[in-house]
Order: sequence, then C-alpha cells, then structure tokens
Amino acid sequence: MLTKQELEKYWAEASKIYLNHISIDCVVFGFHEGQMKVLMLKSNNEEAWYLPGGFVLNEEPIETAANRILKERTGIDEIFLRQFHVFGDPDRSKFHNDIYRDMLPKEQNFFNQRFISIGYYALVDFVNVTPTPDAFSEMCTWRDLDDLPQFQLDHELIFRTALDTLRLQLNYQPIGYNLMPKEFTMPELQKLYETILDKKLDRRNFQRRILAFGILNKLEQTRKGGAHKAPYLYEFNLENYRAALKEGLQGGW
Amino acid sequence: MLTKQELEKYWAEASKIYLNHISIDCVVFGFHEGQMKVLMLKSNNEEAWYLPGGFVLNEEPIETAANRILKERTGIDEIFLRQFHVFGDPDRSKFHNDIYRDMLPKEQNFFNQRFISIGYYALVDFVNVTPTPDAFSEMCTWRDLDDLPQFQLDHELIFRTALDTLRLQLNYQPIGYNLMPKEFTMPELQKLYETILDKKLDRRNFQRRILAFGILNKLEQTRKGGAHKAPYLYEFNLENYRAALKEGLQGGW
DNA sequence: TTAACATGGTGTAATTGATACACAATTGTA
DNA sequence: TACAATTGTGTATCAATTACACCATGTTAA
Repeated sequence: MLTKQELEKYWAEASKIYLNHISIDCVVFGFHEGQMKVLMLKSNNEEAWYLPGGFVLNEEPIETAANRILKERTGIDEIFLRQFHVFGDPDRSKFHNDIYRDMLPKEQNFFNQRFISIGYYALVDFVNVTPTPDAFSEMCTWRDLDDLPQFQLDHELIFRTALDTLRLQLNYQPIGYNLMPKEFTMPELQKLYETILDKKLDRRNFQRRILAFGILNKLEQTRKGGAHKAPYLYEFNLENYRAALKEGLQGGW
Repeated sequence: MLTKQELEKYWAEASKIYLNHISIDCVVFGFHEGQMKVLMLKSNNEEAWYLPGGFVLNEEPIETAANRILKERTGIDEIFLRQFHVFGDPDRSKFHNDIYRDMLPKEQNFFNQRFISIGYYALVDFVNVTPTPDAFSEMCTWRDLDDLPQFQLDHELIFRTALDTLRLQLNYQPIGYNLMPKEFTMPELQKLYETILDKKLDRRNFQRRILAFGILNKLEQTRKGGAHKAPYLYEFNLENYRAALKEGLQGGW
C-alpha cells in the first residue's frame, strides 16, 4: 500500500510524463496444461482484480507503450499484440471503491480524470512469463478462464470483447505460434483451439484442416512419456505462418 | 479562411470543451452509379484533402462523438459506424504545411498537441448525404476511390486501413444495407461487392451465394427503363440481416 | 418489323471442401 | 500379456464452390 507521500510523487510524475486521458489495457492470454489463462492483477485496496494496463509516454507510439507495459508485467520482450477495441464511455474510468481516489485533491489526481482506453490482446507462451505486480497490486497471476475473479471498472467487458475478437480471428487467421511451445503434438494444438472456442472438435478433421493450411512442419520425433501411444511432434512453419497471417486463411469472395 | 481573432476564440473554446490528445477520424464510404466513393474535405490553406474528423466532448461517449461529427458533415442521423483502428504515432499529427500552426503561440494552439486518433468507418446511402464543409475546409465532396487526391497528415494510411478492414469484413459479415437504396437489383448489389473488392465476380455464383445467406427479399417488380432485360428488384430482409451481422456468415471452426 | 445485341434469369456437371464415421497401431499398466 | 486409452490413417457421404450453357427480354438500328 502506497503512502500519501508516495502517491503524491507518483501522480506529480505521471501527469508530467504521460498523455492525459489515454490509457492502455491488455488482455494477456496464455495456455498451460490444457487450460486457457489470462494474466490479472489483484488490487491491494479491494477484492477486485484488473487487467495489466498503463499509460502512453508523451512521445511514445502507442504500440511501443503496449509492449513496454507488458514487458513490465511479464518480462517478455517481443509479444504478439493486437489492438482490438477502444473503450471510451465517459464513466468507464470512475473508481468507485478506490481508497486512493480521496487521498488527494481532485486536481492533482492523475487517475481521477476520464480515460479512453485502447484495448490490446496478447498471446504469449505461458512458460516464458514471470508475472510481476505493479504499484497498485499485491499480486499478479494467471487466472483460469473458467474461474475468473471479480473485475474492477469495465475490465470484464474488455476481457469479454478480447475473447470474442480472438474467437472470430480464429476463423481467418492462424493462431498458436505465440501460445504453444516450440514443439508440440497435434492433440495439444487441438486442445488450444477447443479451449479458445469452448467446443469439442473432431480429432481427424481438425488434423486434416490444420495441415491443409500448410503452416506446420511434421518432425521425426514423437512425444514419449505419456501413458499412451506416442504422438508426433510438430513445429510451426514460420514462413507460411506469417504469410497466412497477412493473407488470411480461407478466402471468402 | 479564419482570421487570427476567430482562431483564438475557436481554440480557447476547443481546449475547454474537448478532451486533449484524442481525435476521431472517419472514413465515410458511399456508392453511386457503380462507383465506390469516400467523403473528403479540401483544406482551405493548401492543396491537401482530409477525412471528416473532430474531437470528443468532455463528457461524451466516443461513439456519440463519431455520430455527432458525421451528422455535421453529412446531415445523416443514424449511421452505420464501426471502429476499426487507433492511430497513435507521436508524429502523425504534426501539421507540416499548415498556415494556422504559426498564427498562435504553441501553448494556446489546441491543434498543435499530439493526437491519438480513433478511426471509424461508415457506410452510408449516397443520396441521403449533404456534404458540408467544416471551419477549415472550403469544400466537402465525394471522391471516387480510383481518383483520390493528395491526403493531409496520415489520412492516406487511415483510409487504406479502413478499406482493408472493410474488405476483410466482407468475408464474414453482410454488407450493403447501408450502401444501397431501399430497392435494388442483383447486378447493382454485385457491382458494390466488385467495387469494394476491386475484382470481377461470376454473376450466377454471386447470386446463388448471396441468396443462400437469406438476407434478401425478392420483390415482384422489375427495374424498368434500362436498355436491356428488366431485372428483378430486391430489398434486404432486415431481421435476417441483423442476425447475420451478429453471428457472422460462414462458420469457421 | 425485325434481327442483332446486350443484359438478366435459371440450371447443371465437375471439382473441391466439410463432416461423420471405422479400424489398426502404439504405449503404459493391471 | 491382455487391457484401456490414445494416436495415426483412411473412406464414404454430403454440402459448397466453380465453371460453364442456354434461354428470355427489352432496346436499337437496319
């Protein structure tokens, strides 16, 4: 918990170096042991959780800002990031239950202004992430998608919109390079799709379809150690993957 | 051309009622006589054209702001509007050739700050629009997509991104309700698709596919007066159209 | 008046893609 | 060593897409 003095310093600093009225919120998706996860922070004032976020430096491109913010929370440098929506309701950024709000006069309180928030979603490889709290959180951890806490502000809407966008994206973009380890099995990749879509897929048809995209390389080795038949390992064919990202998967018209 | 005095008043007003650092730019698409068009304004200082845009009032939702801005430029109240991207490079809003820039000291110049611009694209029925210039333009008119003028700032990028998004959208969303008149023929609708995609489509396959979506009602009458066989008229089935907008057209996974 | 022409309405065969299955192979364990 | 669970591969069926052909209708110009 920050003292009043620390707060004063923080806010004085913030309003000098950051653009007013603009914030960034990130929905960071990870995948581990068959579970889709989202990175969240627990407020150190209340029982509410929020998404990693921050502000834009005076002379900083917004993409850079999003990357910087995520680097601070995850330790990862090059992250797959995508803008998905801007949240701009006038009352979205009212902190109703925040102790900090009343600790300083309104004029000095950088946080008490109206923020238009640019939403990014990120796909990251779970094992590379070192969740790191920020100044207002006592905890930063992965939360399972089917066991989400109470959200602060409009962060539930932001999360929901990100997930919907990701699901839509799945229909015309390859996904997974940033969520899977370097080598993975077909069932593992299928599990990712099933988790994102919250829907079972046919094993054989999934394989045929995803192979037809031409974005995978089949490797010689198999994944030993499981209690059953050893599945083949695959890796992404980065060249084709990137091409598919640009041109889309299945053409409409 | 505004005088220095008018400018001072304008800017003094602007910084009081609008949020700093945030702007909105709109790419308004129309369709007339087989041509795709975009609404643009000609700067009254230079030979450059720009897209309809504006700012967000202190307590105004951003969607409302976009609608208000477009109402001022087109006269239309209920417009099909969609957020498509945020443009946030630090140097995107530097007015390099603008006479206004030097007319007032930097501090008072609302326009001389950095703007993060939220891009919206709009689809409107050409005939309902009354193009109306703003304070900085001598002209507001439709421009053909294949005869575009020189753009101000990064408005060419904004336009390009909007068009790319629209083309992608065409693959999983119905479109046309906002671009076509109430009643139209199949060839007219096809022309719209061909224009947006910049690609010829097979007449018969187009018809089968678009009818399969179930978003059209076939009418009894035909369009008389053309130099050839009278084509049937269609209208959109609003109920199915809305449903298709929500759920997408062709399912992926 | 009528043939030429441009355009619109409708249909069909061939190919491709999606779906719903079945069966054999492999691995660790009881 | 048989069993259960899982993976690899194949195929029959149905739906969608593509590439065409043919007839109908209204205008125009001989």
